[in-house]
Amino acid sequence: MKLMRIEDEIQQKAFKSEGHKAQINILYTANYLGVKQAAVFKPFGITLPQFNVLRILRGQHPTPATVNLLMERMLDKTSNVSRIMDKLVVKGLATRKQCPNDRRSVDILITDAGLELLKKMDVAMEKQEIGLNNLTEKEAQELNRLLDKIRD
Amino acid sequence: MKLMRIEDEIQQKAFKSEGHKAQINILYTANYLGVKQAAVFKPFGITLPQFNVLRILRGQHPTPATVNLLMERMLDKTSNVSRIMDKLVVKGLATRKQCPNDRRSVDILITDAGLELLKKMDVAMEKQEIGLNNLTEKEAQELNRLLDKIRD
DNA sequence: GTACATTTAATGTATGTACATATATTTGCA
DNA sequence: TGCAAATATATGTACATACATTAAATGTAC
Repeated sequence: MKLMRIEDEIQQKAFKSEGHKAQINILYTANYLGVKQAAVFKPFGITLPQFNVLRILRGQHPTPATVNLLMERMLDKTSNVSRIMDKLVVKGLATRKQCPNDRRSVDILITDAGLELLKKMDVAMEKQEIGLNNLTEKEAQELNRLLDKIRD
Repeated sequence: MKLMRIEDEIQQKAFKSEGHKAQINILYTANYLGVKQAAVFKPFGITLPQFNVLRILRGQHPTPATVNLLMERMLDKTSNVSRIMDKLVVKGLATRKQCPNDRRSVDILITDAGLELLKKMDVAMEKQEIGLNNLTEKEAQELNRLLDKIRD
């Protein structure tokens, strides 16, 4: 498969600037990666936000997390953790109960089923090599530097 | 404001590799840019997908477009153009009528109101300088090269 | 020219985001 | 103590994505 430059992919010839082109390119590439990632998740009946929440819960385990902590750690700061939790609880991958110290909070824990699911997914994702294999180590570093600089 | 590296932003220390880090970084940066862009759009009562459809319609104008053509040109290939069109028609920014040559298709046109809205938004977006101003021309070029390579 | 496949768009359902608001609990301060 | 402000989470609504299905029109093969 031939390398497709962004202007070929979206059939737009004229960008105002390289910066403008890069902006479109980032959105486009993020979507490309998201689609690839969703395909890996689908057999496990889980979505990317749900997976992210589960990973954070595993990181805390066996200490309970709160909605607040999950919100802070999520990539998408405005994602609605309450409703993502609804799904995880229904699937039996996490539990939610009122925190005894502060009854406004909820103690959230990953279940054994959740831990097992993550373990299976780890293996699957290793095999899938979802990483950015096309880039050399140096290129990946440079990409990270440039992306960090954009958000400065 | 200090430069925040991706590992600081999401409070995750250990990435498996630079490529893995770059992957998270792309998703994170895309979201960052999306939030900035949405803020620009909000005063005009329009969303990013709606804006993208309108721009394509302007590019075709006065030739009508079809749902198919819009799908092909959209950044997000799986976006549901039918329902985005619903919103644009309600707002009076585009029209939709059966194509006489092929009655399965619909001829979609941007209205004068749609053209005026885009003109106003062009001005606003120039002022906002939503582009990636932090990067030099060379850096933006390099970023585009790396992103294109990821999708190779 | 009828039967079957393909194309084009719309619709249904589950999930998630964005944003405002609501509800319960705790904290702080007069 | 009592009451307002702050905090933690949940809910409501509009919009969008992801994916499957449907419906109508058109193309094609016999």
